[in-house]
Amino acid sequence: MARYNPKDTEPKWRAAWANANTFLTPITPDARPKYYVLEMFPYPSGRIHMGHVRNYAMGDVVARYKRAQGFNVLHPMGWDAFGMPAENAAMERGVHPKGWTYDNIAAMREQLKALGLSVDWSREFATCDPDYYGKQQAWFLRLLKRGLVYRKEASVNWDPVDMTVLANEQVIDGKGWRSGATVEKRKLTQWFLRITDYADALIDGLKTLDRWPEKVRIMQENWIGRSKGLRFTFKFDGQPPAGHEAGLEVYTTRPDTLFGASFVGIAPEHPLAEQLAAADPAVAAFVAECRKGGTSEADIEGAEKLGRDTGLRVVHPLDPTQTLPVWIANFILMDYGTGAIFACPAHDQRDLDFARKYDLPVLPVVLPPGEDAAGFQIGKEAYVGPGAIYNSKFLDGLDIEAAKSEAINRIEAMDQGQGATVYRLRDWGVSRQRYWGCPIPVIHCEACGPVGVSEDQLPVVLPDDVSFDKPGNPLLRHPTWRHTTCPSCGGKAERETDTLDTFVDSSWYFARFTDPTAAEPIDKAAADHWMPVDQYIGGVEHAVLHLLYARFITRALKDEGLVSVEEPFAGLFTQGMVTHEAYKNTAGEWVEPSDVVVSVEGNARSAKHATTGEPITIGDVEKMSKSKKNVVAPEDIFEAYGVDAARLFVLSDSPPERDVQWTSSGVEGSSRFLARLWAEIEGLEEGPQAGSADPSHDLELRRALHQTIRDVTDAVEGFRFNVAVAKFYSFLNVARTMRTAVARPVRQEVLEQLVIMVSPFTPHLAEEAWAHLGKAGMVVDAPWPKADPVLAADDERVLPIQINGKRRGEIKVKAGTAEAEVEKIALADHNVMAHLEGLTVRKVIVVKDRIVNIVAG
RNA sequence: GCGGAUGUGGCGAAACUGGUAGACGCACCAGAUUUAGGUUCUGGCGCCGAGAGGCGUGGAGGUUCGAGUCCUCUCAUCCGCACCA
Repeated sequence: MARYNPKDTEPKWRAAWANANTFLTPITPDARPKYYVLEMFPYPSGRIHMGHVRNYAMGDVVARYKRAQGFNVLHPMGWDAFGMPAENAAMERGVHPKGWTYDNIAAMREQLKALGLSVDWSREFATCDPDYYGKQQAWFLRLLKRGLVYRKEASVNWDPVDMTVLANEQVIDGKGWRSGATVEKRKLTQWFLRITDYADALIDGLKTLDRWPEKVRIMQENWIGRSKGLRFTFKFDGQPPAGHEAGLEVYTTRPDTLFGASFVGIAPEHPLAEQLAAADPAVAAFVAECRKGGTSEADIEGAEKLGRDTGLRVVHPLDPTQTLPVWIANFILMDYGTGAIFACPAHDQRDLDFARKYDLPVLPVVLPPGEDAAGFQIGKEAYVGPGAIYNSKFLDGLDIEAAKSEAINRIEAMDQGQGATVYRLRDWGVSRQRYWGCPIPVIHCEACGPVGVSEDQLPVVLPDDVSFDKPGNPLLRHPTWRHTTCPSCGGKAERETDTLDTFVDSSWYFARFTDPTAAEPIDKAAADHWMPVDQYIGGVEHAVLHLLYARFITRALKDEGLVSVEEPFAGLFTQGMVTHEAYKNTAGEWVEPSDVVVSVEGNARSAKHATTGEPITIGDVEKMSKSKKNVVAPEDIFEAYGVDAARLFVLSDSPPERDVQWTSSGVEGSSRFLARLWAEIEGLEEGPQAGSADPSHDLELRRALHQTIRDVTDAVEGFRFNVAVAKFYSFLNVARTMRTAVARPVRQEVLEQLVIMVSPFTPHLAEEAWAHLGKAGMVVDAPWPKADPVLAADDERVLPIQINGKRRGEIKVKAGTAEAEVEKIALADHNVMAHLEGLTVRKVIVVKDRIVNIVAG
């Protein structure tokens, strides 16, 4: 009997699936209910890593399981193929981004195919295919006509290393998300998508996403950051500064505290501040001082509140006898609200810090419950809790909410402002000064301004003849590409040389998959049938960026009539990373796992270098990364253990949403399981062949099988793949111990069912086993087994007996035995009687089929 | 600071609506097979204790016949956001 050899069988079954077109999902759907499974498509970096293996293994389990459950499954694959690394490769190695990208795709396609995924490769596309980005240009132009795309000069986040603009979402701690370089502010004319038009819809839509992780919904809600308040204007006291005759507009969420106002603050970048700075060098120096503070965490945390009195005064809108000073303050953000505030130090910590520093008045106007109006004072902490309004004329006595409404009503009646909702979210800047991206299909005409390319001229194709010898955008220095004629007047004009942010590419690919060759960007009938994606799987790192953009674009395309759904992803699962121990040598250099030998003594582990023998320090378990050299290459694992063992291991051990630590002993364990399962199938001829001496053994094995079917089905449905795997192991242990006690037909029957259940996890071995068991067809087409609840139920129960909450024995009873009967048996048990000696039984609690607890004293 | 999550053996982890804590795997220990190593097989394996027994789910309280699970407080670690008016 030979050990199972994946090297022979795995390629054979992949070929068999391909030849039978097993995973082809015809464009015309059939009568089965649909199920759309999608993993976030990969960036073609060159080779797959263990994170990919885990991600696609999970998706494949879902896809194959749903298929076995009778669904018509759509499970496509493509490539998020535009982006900076291709240009970096071009600059570093002199290759063309296009060639580099398609070479990488070819290599990674082979690696992914080697995983044995149930993917419909006929629908494959890359976002850098002109066929794809041409359709993207088509809908971009339709959104342009709708007014959802616009151009404006804006202060943008400029990444000085990648030499391009970044969206807010792409700036992390003041650094570029990809380059890690500190981001600068620059003024540039840019294309924007009006995502803020959808701010409410995007927040409210989160409530419908009940199959999304709570965490991701909260992150998106916070990112959009909706707040309700009042926008109103302060009139200047005396002569207003030139250009500000209308007054100074501020935004507040606490109009109820208006009577506690002690000053008005404006951001250093506020137009009024800039105007004053232009006229007064001292103000200019102060504004410059404010700018110096960095945007890093440490800077903000330690940032001292800085302010400067402008000398200007404004009139309190609700009490004309009162005037307030106008300060420039460094803690006020220009890009939130109006860049100006009124400060109520008693009830806002930042305002309080500022007021204390500059000795400005602090007047409490919210009285906490139980406090005395005469005695209540504000110390170092602003009071932000509930209470009754006081010191506030006509607002006195109201609670906070009532006072807010009343204040808004008064201001609105005076026509000095109105209730307003403000968002943290800002419009999405999509212009990138890059070559390797989707060209923005717009032509700039001196006479007509920016004009959309006419639809029959699409796609606007990237030119191939570009050079990367200089930094910056090669499209800008291409000799001919940009020169064209205006679609509107026919005069000389120039093409837009900016390309679209690659997050645009990934904001609709899932809809294109439903019919990737459609003439329209999205085939309505196909999308209506398949959308939304029933189960989307990917990393949490996209919780805001990609997942928010995709939700926005889907809604925009819905309003344009291209799709019918509002939400693209009905179910979302965010999987954990694959981690590994990191190793360092005595010189403090990272060492690759393959060069390290770990030995164990008792509970202590130590390591040395495999060839030099020098001591190695075992470091933390961290995400696999090239810089720490703690990477295990999937292809090495496939070579050593087979694809099935690698797939099984990344799904074992840890819950899918948590990180899983890669260990070589772990994958060996998975490999051992496969060998044992195979041995069991090959060893069917062992044990009784027909008819068992004791049919109760047959029943016992069948019972274990049906309990396993029940438990595995529940686990897969609940995305608890690690539990499903544990149930396989358990059942195989039972089957192995009962091998010689159970007749062959029954063993054959239970193994067939087991093989169907493991097939989503280890599909190659499952096919080989299916064939070996003499079954017709392929296991991939076998229906998922159904647990028989009668069979799965134990007919005998072992009930623990507790005395005063401590376990003192157990009794065996038939399932369903009445409580009174159980009590009698329990009290008659000699173990129990021994423990009860000298005690009086006060009460007996019997939980049917579970437990007996005797209270005695 | 705000928001969220997680703390269970040497390790990764199981545990349905409160009902035998530690399934399953790894590591380890003993034995068998093997010329040997590896493989494979059998058994053991929370901690203390010779045993009876006692103690055990980050910590402290509480509710309950009974708490990993419910409540209050608290500590630690991780993730997200970060002067958002």
